[in-house]
Amino acid sequence: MTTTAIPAEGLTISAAAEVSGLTVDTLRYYEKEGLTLHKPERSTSGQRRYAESDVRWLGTLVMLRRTGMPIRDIRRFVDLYRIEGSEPDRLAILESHREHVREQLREVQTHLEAIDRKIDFYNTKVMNK
Amino acid sequence: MTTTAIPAEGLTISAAAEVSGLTVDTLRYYEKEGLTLHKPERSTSGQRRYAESDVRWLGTLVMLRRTGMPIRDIRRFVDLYRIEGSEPDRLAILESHREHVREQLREVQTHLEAIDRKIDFYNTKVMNK
DNA sequence: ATTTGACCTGGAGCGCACTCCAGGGTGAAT
DNA sequence: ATTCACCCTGGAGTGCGCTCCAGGTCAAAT
Repeated sequence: MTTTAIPAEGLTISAAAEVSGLTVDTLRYYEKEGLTLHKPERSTSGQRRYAESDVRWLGTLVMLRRTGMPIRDIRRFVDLYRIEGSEPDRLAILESHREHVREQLREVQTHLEAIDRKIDFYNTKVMNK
Repeated sequence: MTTTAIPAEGLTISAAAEVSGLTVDTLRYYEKEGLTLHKPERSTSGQRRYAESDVRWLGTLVMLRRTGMPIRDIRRFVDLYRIEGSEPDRLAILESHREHVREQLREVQTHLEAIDRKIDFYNTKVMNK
């Protein structure tokens, strides 16, 4: 189970955008904001070339963002990668984020049940018309 | 299972904020944006007094917001309440929103599993140190 | 009588996460 | 030779959902 093969020269920014589900603007924005583990290589003409590891990291970024971690916090997390032996700190951030996500999930599930009830209410109401 | 009793005169804005979990500023903002079913009554001196039905509606607003429905869409939904026989339309909005929420939930759950895996990875990594 | 605290309004300001733009470069295709 | 598609940068602009503020009213407490 590999992701779509990535050539040795790396992907262009638009290709990386496509596979990551982000836009090219967002990719450049994330890089500017220091969310990338390493800056992608450049072609001789100065264009970004995303290696497989870059693309994998983009997946991590998407995962963190889509679970609601703010840019600021992601930056803190990424910064730890530059510090030797920071694994326990990174772990702590992930665990705390996981708790956050779980709680969020619980809350949304509760609200979802309320939506279900409201829908049931409308269903019987509309039916009785 | 009633909510905390609400006096006949209604709640002040700060009390309504407390029970709804919103801030007084947000309450006024929602009203300005037309998200309230009816504008709350006013005391003789012009202060808002939230009746039980107002407070219940605030609960609905919180539910919709916390499940990610944009203000704009909530307004559309509320506007339908002013239209006779719009129940099917309201139902449709709720059902479509429910699908949205479910999908969102699925996505976050998937990402949560990825977080779990990353945490496991760190746990073994840190353990082996 | 005045102080206090909660409330009012209209409107400005803010933080976030993008998103867009101008002005320019590069290499392949026609 | 020029057209085209795609890329580059720095920086401005946008939409959202609040949040804050100035300047004022009012009723109860001191």
